[in-house]
Amino acid sequence: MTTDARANLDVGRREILDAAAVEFARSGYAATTIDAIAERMGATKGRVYHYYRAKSEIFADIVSAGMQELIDQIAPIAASADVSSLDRLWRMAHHHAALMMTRNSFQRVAIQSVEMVRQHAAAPSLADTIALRDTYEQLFADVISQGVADGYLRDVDPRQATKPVLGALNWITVWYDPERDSADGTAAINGVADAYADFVVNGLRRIHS
Amino acid sequence: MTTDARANLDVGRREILDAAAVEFARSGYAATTIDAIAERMGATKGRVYHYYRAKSEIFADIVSAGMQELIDQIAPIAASADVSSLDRLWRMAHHHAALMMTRNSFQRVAIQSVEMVRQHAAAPSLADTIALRDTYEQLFADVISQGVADGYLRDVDPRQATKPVLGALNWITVWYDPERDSADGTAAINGVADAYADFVVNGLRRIHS
DNA sequence: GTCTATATGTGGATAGAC
DNA sequence: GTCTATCCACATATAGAC
Repeated sequence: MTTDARANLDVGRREILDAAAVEFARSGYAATTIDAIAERMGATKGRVYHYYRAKSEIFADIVSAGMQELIDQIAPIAASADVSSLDRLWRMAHHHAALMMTRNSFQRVAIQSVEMVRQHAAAPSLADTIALRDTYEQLFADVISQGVADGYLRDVDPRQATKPVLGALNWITVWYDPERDSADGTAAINGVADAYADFVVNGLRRIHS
Repeated sequence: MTTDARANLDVGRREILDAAAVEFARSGYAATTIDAIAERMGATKGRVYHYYRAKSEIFADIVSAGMQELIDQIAPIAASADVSSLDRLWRMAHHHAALMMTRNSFQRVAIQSVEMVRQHAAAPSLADTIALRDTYEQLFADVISQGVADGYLRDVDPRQATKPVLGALNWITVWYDPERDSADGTAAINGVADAYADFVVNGLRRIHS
């Protein structure tokens, strides 16, 4: 395959992923039809099946892209050496919250995949994404671990503590409606992210009384 | 209809709800078949359709039961006059967390319904449950409002503040596996509920620094 | 590379025997 | 009241024309 052919393949696939992410996010995996994805692209089934062999592969690629997006953007924050562990945790939470809104479709699908993996049912090509999610959660666990060591946070189990933290943040995808709340703009998104970052950091913080 | 006939109807339905809750919780609405529900009961489709006209009605009844269970058990805690607003919030969170584990099937289905309502897709008979959920969230909003007035909590918007609180707690249904974690017993469930109640209350608490 | 058929499987719902 | 048998709609995936 030439470089050009591969590039064309990627372009064709990306268009499908963008359309499918919106449909999956809106209707869930089972209720989303290939016809609906094609219609959103202004095409028909034939085009979709030219680039993808199966619906499950489209879904898996969206989940993978969503998780990679999280890792790529949060890992640098987790690694910033000149910022305290407490502030790093706050900034990680803030940016994660913002991504739940600005990249709502892909992130909603990534959340749906958690359920699908749990239901060992339709989780054939989702195997790779489990490792990605584990890597991502470890970024938070490591910073929380450091926060405990630094005396900022209560003496919690780092790995357990990521659950309520990411649970609260991921829940944004449940109530956030990109169409209804699109008028809000970046200022409102930033305000919500502020409130959530405050909430999860304070939730783990050592109490001075 | 005689009183006996009504009682028999209820018994027949309850058996279906219990079996269906497990299946819906495990596989989701779309992926759950009436055959699977019947098989879990040691019966066939015919029995299910004798008591229910449609799959969607079974689902709606489970959601309704799950929500009612929450309201019935948390409302008294919210109303206990001799307990401080801060402690009431802690106890509400603690009991909510415990129910996510002890009544995992019904509560998982109730959570799934949030997505289904959002996806205006298959939400015909789910209309009633929206009001139940709103009532329930208001229990938390009222106590949070009181906690702000009492000076225990930061000056948050009570209705907005319920989102990260219930988000963190509801997320328990995502990772909790009743089969794998059944050996844990009530002690472990209580420990998890403690950690979650601490987390969400501290998340809103006024900082003394 | 994109389209229009179409083959095929599955599952909700119903009919009617017992 | 519970079963078996069946209808029928829908959606994934494929075949083949253009």
